[in-house]
Amino acid sequence: MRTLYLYNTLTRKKEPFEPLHPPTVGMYVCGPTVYGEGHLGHARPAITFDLVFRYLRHLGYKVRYVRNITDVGHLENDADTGEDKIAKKARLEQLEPMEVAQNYINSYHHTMHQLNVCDPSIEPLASGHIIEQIEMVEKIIKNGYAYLSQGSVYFDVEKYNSLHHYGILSGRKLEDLVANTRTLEGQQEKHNPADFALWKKANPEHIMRWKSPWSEGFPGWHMECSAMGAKYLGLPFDIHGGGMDLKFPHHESEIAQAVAAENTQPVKYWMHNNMVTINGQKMGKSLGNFITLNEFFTGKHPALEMAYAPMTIRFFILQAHYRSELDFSNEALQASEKGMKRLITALETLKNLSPSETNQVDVSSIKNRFYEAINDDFNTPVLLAHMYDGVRIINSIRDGKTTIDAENLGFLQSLYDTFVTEILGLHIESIGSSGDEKMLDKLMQMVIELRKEAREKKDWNTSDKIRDDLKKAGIQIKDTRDGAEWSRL
RNA sequence: GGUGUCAUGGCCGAGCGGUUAGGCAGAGGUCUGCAAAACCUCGUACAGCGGUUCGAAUCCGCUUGACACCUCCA
Repeated sequence: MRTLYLYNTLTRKKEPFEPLHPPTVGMYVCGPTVYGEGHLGHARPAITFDLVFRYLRHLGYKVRYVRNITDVGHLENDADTGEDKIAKKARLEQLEPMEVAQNYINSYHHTMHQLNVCDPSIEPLASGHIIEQIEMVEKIIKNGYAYLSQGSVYFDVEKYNSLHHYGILSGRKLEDLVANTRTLEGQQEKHNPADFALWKKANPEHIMRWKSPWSEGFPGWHMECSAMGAKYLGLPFDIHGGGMDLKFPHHESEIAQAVAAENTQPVKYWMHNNMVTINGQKMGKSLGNFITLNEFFTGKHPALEMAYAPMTIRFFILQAHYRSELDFSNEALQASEKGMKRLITALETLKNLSPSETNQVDVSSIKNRFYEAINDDFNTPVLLAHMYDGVRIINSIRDGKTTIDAENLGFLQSLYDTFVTEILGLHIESIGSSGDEKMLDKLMQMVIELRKEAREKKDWNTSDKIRDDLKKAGIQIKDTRDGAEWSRL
């Protein structure tokens, strides 16, 4: 097994992964802002970093995975008042802000579980870490990188840039930034248009507000991740992940805040997943072109030709490299579903294979190719391609055209099990072993037996009626050489 | 305008100088009472124009087109 290489946005190249404090690994990923239903775009980072989490654990690391929930502090762009996103939604729905957040948090969790995304080790709320954020702002002020202006605290980007490089992550220059800044509320309070808020004084109508040394208000856009990352992982920590759209200004500012407060680069490896697009355009909240995950699962959206199972969505995302754009289409999703089914079918075949005395399968070379692919910056498309090559071998063994001995068969079985279930996190529900499933299988064996008797008497009417009626009930009968099998449609 | 990324066969999607990516669709076949499913075989693509090289999808330049970020966004 070779070294894991991952692409570091900060250095713009693939680097061998060497944790700061082996065998532990600290990973922080930007989670959702809970003011709306989770959509396909949210599934991408969740699944991408779920894969990272799973694989690092597979490699034997003890991983602390922190994925925050943003429930305060982000400004609404179309609202002149600069009011809090959560607060605005709350007013619209006549609910408590915390109630809105809780509602979407629950929904997000449910959806993530359906996608078989592991729970992070810690899932901190921004609203639960106001004190930590205030303390960090105080440090930044004390170190001379921030100033107070009419109750709000702003980060002094120019000052920072004179000593460090503001733009180190996104490749920007301060001069370029200054020239292009929109006018927004509070702009006149800033010394420099590129400065950003660390603490914002709340307007009177603002519902979500906390006391601070400077004013009653709320923390700035980028404070929560800096504060919570530092609190739970310590600075510096190993991996910080998130969507590419967060590179600037969010992650850039996180770096600046950490350097200003603690005089250290906060993160060793920055990882960014690319966007999901629809008709070539980013699927996003603000563009209003998003399809929620629940809509995918139920098929209830005009753009969807059918419902797509959570595992289909997961497989679809895994079929593209995380740093490539991924374009949504019904055709692509259906292709994923069929492809995944073929893989799962082969997995079932693999379980029931019988060994020979001789062996023609080089399992260790298959294994090497699997690891080579995933070690190359989590190249899941290539990994899946290798897995399909293995499918052909598995089928060939079943057909008696290739032989495998008991030892190699065992290796192959555990290799596929490890990669499919443990690393890729594909959950094979249809063969679940719950009580209901077992009962259903016994029932089906009985029905199949009855049908077999009918077929032996060449009673095709009965035989076909059973098959057709089962189909109406959502069960597919397949007549194979070794007798009939059933599966859900 | 600035900073980046990308253009691959009908669709999706790898590829990082020389050998088959892979999946879906399509075609042919095996199996079968019929059907469905499953399995096997098959495509020779790389935006355009130059250049470097024995050799380029892969490196360099130009052109065209697309996308992301620069404003909350995964």
